[in-house]
Order: sequence, then structure tokens, then C-alpha cells
Amino acid sequence: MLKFSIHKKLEGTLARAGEIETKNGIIKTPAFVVVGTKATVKSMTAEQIRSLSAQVVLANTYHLYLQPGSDIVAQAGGFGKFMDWHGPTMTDSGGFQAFSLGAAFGNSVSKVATGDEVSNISATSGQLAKVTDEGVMFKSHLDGSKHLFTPESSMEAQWKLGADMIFAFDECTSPTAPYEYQKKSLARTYDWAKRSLARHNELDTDKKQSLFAVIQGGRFQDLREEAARTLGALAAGPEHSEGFDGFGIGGSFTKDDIGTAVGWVNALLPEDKPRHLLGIGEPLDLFNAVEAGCDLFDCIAPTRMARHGSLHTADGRLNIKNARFTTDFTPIEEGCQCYTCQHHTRAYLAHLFRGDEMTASTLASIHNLHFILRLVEKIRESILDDTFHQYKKDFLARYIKKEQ
RNA sequence: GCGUCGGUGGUAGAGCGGUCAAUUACAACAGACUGUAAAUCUGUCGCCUUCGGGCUACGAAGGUUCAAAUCCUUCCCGACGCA
Repeated sequence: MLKFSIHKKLEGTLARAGEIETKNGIIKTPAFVVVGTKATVKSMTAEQIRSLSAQVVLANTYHLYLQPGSDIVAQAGGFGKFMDWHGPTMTDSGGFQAFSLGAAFGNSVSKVATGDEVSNISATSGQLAKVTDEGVMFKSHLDGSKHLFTPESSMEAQWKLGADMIFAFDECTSPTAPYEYQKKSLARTYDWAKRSLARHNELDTDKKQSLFAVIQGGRFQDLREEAARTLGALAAGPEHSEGFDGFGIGGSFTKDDIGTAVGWVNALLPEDKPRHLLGIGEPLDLFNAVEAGCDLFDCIAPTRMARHGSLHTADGRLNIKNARFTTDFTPIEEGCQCYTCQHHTRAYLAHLFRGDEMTASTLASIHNLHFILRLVEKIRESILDDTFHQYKKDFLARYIKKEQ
């Protein structure tokens, strides 16, 4: 069971800086959670993750359940030990795969909406996930075999995976889902949260794991607020220790309303519980979400972008594969303290990418994770010393739109 | 010297009379990516364009045909075989 303490609140906003204490260490919040879906941060060793001063690693239940199997991970002593990560850990419930393998499958719909999506829940061709009130029927993307995930089975799998913080099984809806569907789905996610909590309490009698409920509701204020109120009421408290230890905020927003919509939720959630914004990790979004009261963020963006050659700099992202970098013998970013920038040039990275060398992914991931981890660290410091607004303004003035 | 088979866009390699500016792959040039179906995916890729189309192209030069990368002749180049 975790302890969460708030050290400083930023006046006039919902932002706060604090600490989460887990049995495997302390997380200074706001914090960026590194994603290691299959008990590995793609292309990186645990030692490299440590060297970045990452605080927490999140793995995915769906993936580890399928391969190598939850029992094997349990035998290994949990996914953290399995991968040689001894700090705090989290697992996602598999709920996101209801979206990524379901409504999103083959539909070029992404988690962050543009706002122009057409409401649509009928495009079901080739989907690998089907949602019912009981749970989600997955067709494994690995071998096509069928697997039913329920709130109960997700809790059981996450129990075996052994993370410090786990998530209730939820339905992550598509940005294209209309209001009526979001409303119906929200009721289901609420029901699943209660089922998750019940099963979690049966399994975790020693309070080893902390369970986060997930707030859904799409882009609709009334649904988001309803979810925050109803699930917030189930938070653990002095007289009710078997409640939720934190909250995840999931589902879809547009980039523009990410701050405001998250704020609707956090204004209503119990203040003394950590809030994890699921799957968000671009600089602008991080600033807005912190300001709207979020404490934790996980995102695949830094590592996936890195593997695809898109690298963060203070002046925006650059595509290292562009022709202009083939003879650029400066670091990705002048002054960057990451291993990659301390030892290698843009030209070298460009060469590794063009040659499809595996080291390209590693070096690029080190850089992007360093960039995002340091960014969130600096955001935290700026809350503590009351310079958040200035820092946000200065950072974004350079980062947004400016091309190198 | 004789014979056989070949010479196609940056590369490899399809096409073998019209539907061919020419399949495909790679390379190249750009773009996308937010709880990882992702070391992935998308677009462009002869020149010009008012995006309708126009022009020049399949070793070179001629020729046959309404029509040629595709057929014929000669030449040049390459591989192999025989001398």
C-alpha cells in the first residue's frame, strides 16, 4: 500500500508536487513513468533505465499474460525482478487493448483525438477485441487464440505480475464513440471498477499492491464528472481502507481540451490520492495535465518516436533521418547531458538509422527518455519554487513550432 | 573469328506489339506516431504543368506497323560456349 504526500500546491491551479512511497522506493511527483510493456523498455537494458534516473516502470498485463504468461512472471518474482528493475512498478490492466485491438484496430484512430473524428462504433472489421458487460474477448495478436479478460481475471493476472501499483480493468473508448456509447461504457467501467476492487481485496490481503480506478467519459464533461464523483467516493480512507489508492484518467481527449477535461476530473477526485494520466507524454500535454492536477504520466511516445527517428530537442522534434543530418557532427541537442548526446553526433545517429542498426533505437530512446524525464523533473521543481508559469511559457515558446 | 543469350528508371529485376512513364523490392526524399498488433505505417520518387494534361524515355542508329521497351536490320557493349 502506498503513501502519498503533497509537498506543495501551485496556487490558482490544481497542480501539486509530492511523493508517493511504495515498498520499492519513493516517486517524486509529478513523475513520468517509463513504459516497458513486455517487461522491457524496448531496446534498453535495466541498467540504462536506471542511468536515466527513471523512477517507475509500467508493464502491460495483456502482453505479459499472453507471453511469457503470468505464472512464469510470478515464478520470476514479479515483472520488476524478472527484468532487473528494482524500483517502483505499475501494470496496466489490459483495458487499453479493448481500444487498441478493438475500435482502433485498422481504423487509423488514435488515442488523442483531432476533434474531427466521425462518431462511429460500427466499424468492426477485423477487430481483435470485443467488449461485453462481462469483459473483453481478445483474439491474441500473437497466435489468434481467444482470451476473455474480466475485471477479476485482470486483477488475478496483475497480482501475479506483482507491480506496486495496478489499474482496475476499464474500457478505453474510442474518440469516435458517440455520447450514448460513452455513457453506457462508463457505467460498465464503473461496474468493472467495483468488481476489480472486490477481487483485488480478496487477493491482496497483505496490502502489497495499490489499486487505481480509471476515470473514463470521453470528452463529455458530465460523464467525466460523474465518473470522478462515483469512483472518487470509493477511495480508500481512514474508515474505509479497502478502497482505491489512486486514480487513473484514461480514454480520449483532443490535444486542445486535454488540460481542461482533465481538470474537470481532478477538481472532483479526492485530493489525497495520486492521479495518473494514462498514456500521455508530449511536452505540451504534460504541462497542461500537471496544471490540471495530474501526478503521474506514462507514455510510449518517447520510446516509439525514438525508434522511428523523431528526437526531442528544446526547439521541437527533429527527424534524425533527414538528409541534412548526415553531415551534422553536433550532438542531438547542444548541452544535453544524456549519454547519447555526450558521446555521439547527429551524423552518427543518422548513419545508424539509415543502416538499420539496433543501436540507433537504444541511443535515440536514451535521449528521448532523458528529455521527457528531465522535463517532468523540471516541472516538479518549478512547482516547488513557484516558477511553473514562467517555465511553461519559456519552454513552450521554444518547443512549439520552431523548426531546426 | 563463329555461335548463343543478354543490354529497362539510383540499384536489382519484371514486362516481351496497344490497357507502359513502365509491376515489384531496395535505395532516396518527406510525413505520421500520446495506458506499444509499432526497429512500424503513409506519401512522393523521368522533366514540365493553369493538375485537364504536355514532353522526352527501356544500349545506339535506322526500319516494319494505325501503334514498338516489346518485331526486323546494322552497330556498340557484356556473359557464356566453340575455335
